[in-house]
Amino acid sequence: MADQRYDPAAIEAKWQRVWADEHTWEVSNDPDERPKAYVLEMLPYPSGEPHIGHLKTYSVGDAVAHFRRRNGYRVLHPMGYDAFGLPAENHAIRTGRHPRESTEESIAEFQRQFRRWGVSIDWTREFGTHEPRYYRWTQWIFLRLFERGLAYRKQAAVKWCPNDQTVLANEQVIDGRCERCGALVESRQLEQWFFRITDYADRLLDDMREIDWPPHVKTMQENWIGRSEGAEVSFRCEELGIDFPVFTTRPDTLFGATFFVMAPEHPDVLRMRDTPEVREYVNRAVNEPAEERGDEHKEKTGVPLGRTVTNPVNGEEIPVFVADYVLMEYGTGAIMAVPAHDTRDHEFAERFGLEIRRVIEGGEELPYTGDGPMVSSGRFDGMHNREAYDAIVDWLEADGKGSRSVNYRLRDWLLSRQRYWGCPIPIVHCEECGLVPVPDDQLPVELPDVEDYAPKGRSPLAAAEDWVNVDCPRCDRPARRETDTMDTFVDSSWYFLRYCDPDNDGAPWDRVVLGRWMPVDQYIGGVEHAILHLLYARFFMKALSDLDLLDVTEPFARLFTQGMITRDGAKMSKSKGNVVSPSALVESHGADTARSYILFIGPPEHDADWQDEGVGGVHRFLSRLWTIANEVAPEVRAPLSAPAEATPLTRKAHWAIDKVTRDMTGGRFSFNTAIAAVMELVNEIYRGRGSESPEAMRFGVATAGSLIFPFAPHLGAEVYELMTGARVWEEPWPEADPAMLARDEIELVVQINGKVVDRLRAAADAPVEELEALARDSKRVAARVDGREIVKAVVVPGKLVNLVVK
RNA sequence: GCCCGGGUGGCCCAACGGUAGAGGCGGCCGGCUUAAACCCGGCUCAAGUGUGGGUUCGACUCCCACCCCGGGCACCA
Repeated sequence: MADQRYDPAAIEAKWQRVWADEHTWEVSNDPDERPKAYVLEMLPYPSGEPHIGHLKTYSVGDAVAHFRRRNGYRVLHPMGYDAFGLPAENHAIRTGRHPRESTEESIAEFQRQFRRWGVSIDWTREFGTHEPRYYRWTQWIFLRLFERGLAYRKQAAVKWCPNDQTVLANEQVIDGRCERCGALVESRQLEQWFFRITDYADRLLDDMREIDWPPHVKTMQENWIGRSEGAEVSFRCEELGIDFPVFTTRPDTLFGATFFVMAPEHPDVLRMRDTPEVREYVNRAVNEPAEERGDEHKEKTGVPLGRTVTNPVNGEEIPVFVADYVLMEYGTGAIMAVPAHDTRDHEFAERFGLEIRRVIEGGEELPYTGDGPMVSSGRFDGMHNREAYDAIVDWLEADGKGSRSVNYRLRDWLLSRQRYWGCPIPIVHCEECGLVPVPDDQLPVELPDVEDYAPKGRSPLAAAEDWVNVDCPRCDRPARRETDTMDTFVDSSWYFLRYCDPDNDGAPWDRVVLGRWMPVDQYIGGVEHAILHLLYARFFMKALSDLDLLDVTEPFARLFTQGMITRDGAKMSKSKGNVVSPSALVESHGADTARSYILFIGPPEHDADWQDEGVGGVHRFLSRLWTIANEVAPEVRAPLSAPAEATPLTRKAHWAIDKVTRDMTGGRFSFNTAIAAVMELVNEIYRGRGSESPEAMRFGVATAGSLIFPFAPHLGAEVYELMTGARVWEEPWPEADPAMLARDEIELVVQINGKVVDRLRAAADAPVEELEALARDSKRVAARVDGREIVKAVVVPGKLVNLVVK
């Protein structure tokens, strides 16, 4: 036995069979004494085969799941697939294969590999979001939101990807480009479906207090929501009799407003002045790609409209311009310009030779955006601007010229897509009745097969005549189905609810069952979803709880965001040829090595650079554990009990238990140092060969197996079985004996002025005076002190003595 | 520009304000071997923690300023 080699493939197959045959990781929804823990990794988009990032996600998640189980929790750890989406559809366009075929092929491959990795999943709860049994309920939820006006249609300037031929949500536009394909995004006026996420802006902000998420993710969401407080103030154009409200965060600078600017898209621009020059400017601005328009370094442009509006605080007539640095989507689409105290307005004023009037003192140069006393502001002169802020708003409110107001950067979520491979929107357009929801008992509205997936600016579904033409559910007259499909982020905004009750045919979930599992206790995934998915899912929970459909308002109580795995310092990509394939790695070294290495590489929340040589080190470590386990395996396997005798090995084992436990407790994910601790234990086991008793060896090896189990479950199970005959996952997590952690004797470090000069042996419980005396008596100290005076001694019991010498 | 992370031996990475070095890689020596690889044992090695200040008996750790790398946001009034 002992001269055989560590054969991960055989060991891993053995235990995977046991777990599958015995349904080890399945949990029931019945009430249970144990506390629950819902551990979830972000659901994968199945395309081709899993990549190294998936391996990392599931290695982290599975370690958490195993650790929780052995600490007495009833753990829900399910799996599914985010199966709708553009890549499968684009593939279909190229090859003519139905996206369902290629998607399900990928799902089969993902499932095969996840099983091969030995991830402890309850597979009975698995589904893909493209399956009618799932998206039936996505549609059902859509209809509930529709009924409450939280899903609605409106005409708006929307982001259009000319390459994918579909609209995009704001969140899917990065630097003016399509998040998916990188094409420059255009602006189009279209009627589209939206979710009213802006109604929830404040709650999305406030409720972040309740959740344990990395601060930077919270900050990113805060920035995205972009709440700003200010005032809405009306400027009136007397000539035309139009009031123009503007939003400002700086009502204290109202007296410094020397001109007024409207966005090119503002509906009243041509009413103000309709000339070829204005028309041309507006057209050019509207058609400019978002990336160029949004470039703040671009020189300011604009056209005077030859009209004035009245500044309500001082009655001044100020000139009006149209300029593209003002955005229609934010605030009211028009601004008061205060060039002395706003950098953008200042730039514009310089360019057009407009008056720049300082109204707040401070700073050497203009524009000055800081605080200070007010000047040139009528009766507010001399007041500090922070006070003037409120005084001016109060005054405007009293006069009916303005009011306090809050604006958000967040826009409503545009959810319709002019694409095929997505969840159909369950609405019928009837000329008589308007928008008519498909009755619940006719759900799901199944995605029909079509001949041609190619996008043509309208959904490919529009060509499915038999499907599109229906009778209106309300009046029975001929009507047409909605042909847009939903953004796939809708699918992933509630999938974690369905895992709780996946086979429910009468409802998306049973509320009582949901209450037994939700919220997700530990959510794990990439930081790239910090805004999109995580914000949308939070919105869904709040909306659904407002509809009295569930009892949670935050889906993910604790979030862990993992860092990226790079190679040669660069993101892995096929074009760079630096891709590490998990399947090849598992093939060559086994799943335990692959999983352990990816956790050992560094703190999992950080990015880490892949080193091929490092894999060998971890494999060697696991191999050494297996080898020694076979060497010391007892003839008769008996339950494990900790030897009472303190030896170097038994002490080390208890130390490792303590270290690994601390590294995984209290939200810590220090798997790298936990694995290093088990490595130390294994090294100690090898050192103990010949000197340690068989019982100490058995305890050391069994402990190593037990501790490595969350990271290398197959080997952990194997080693533990060899030592004890028992199943390690049924064993409680080990507890370190404090007595074994304590030392009788310590090394006392002696410092002079903070520098180490000697190391002495001392009793661990020696009193402070004795330690100080020991230090003073040291020969090395005497040599260093050399007659100088010891003015002070700082004693840290059990550690060191620092003598301060002058 | 603003906001987050991060800079420690040749490399990846550890260190409640208390001995800078746990673990791994790489390297070296020895054992095993006809030999090499694997494996086992040992070891060395080196840097003083990005820079400059400060607080402290004592700073990788706390504070200030700055540099470099990575990420996020950014014409949002």
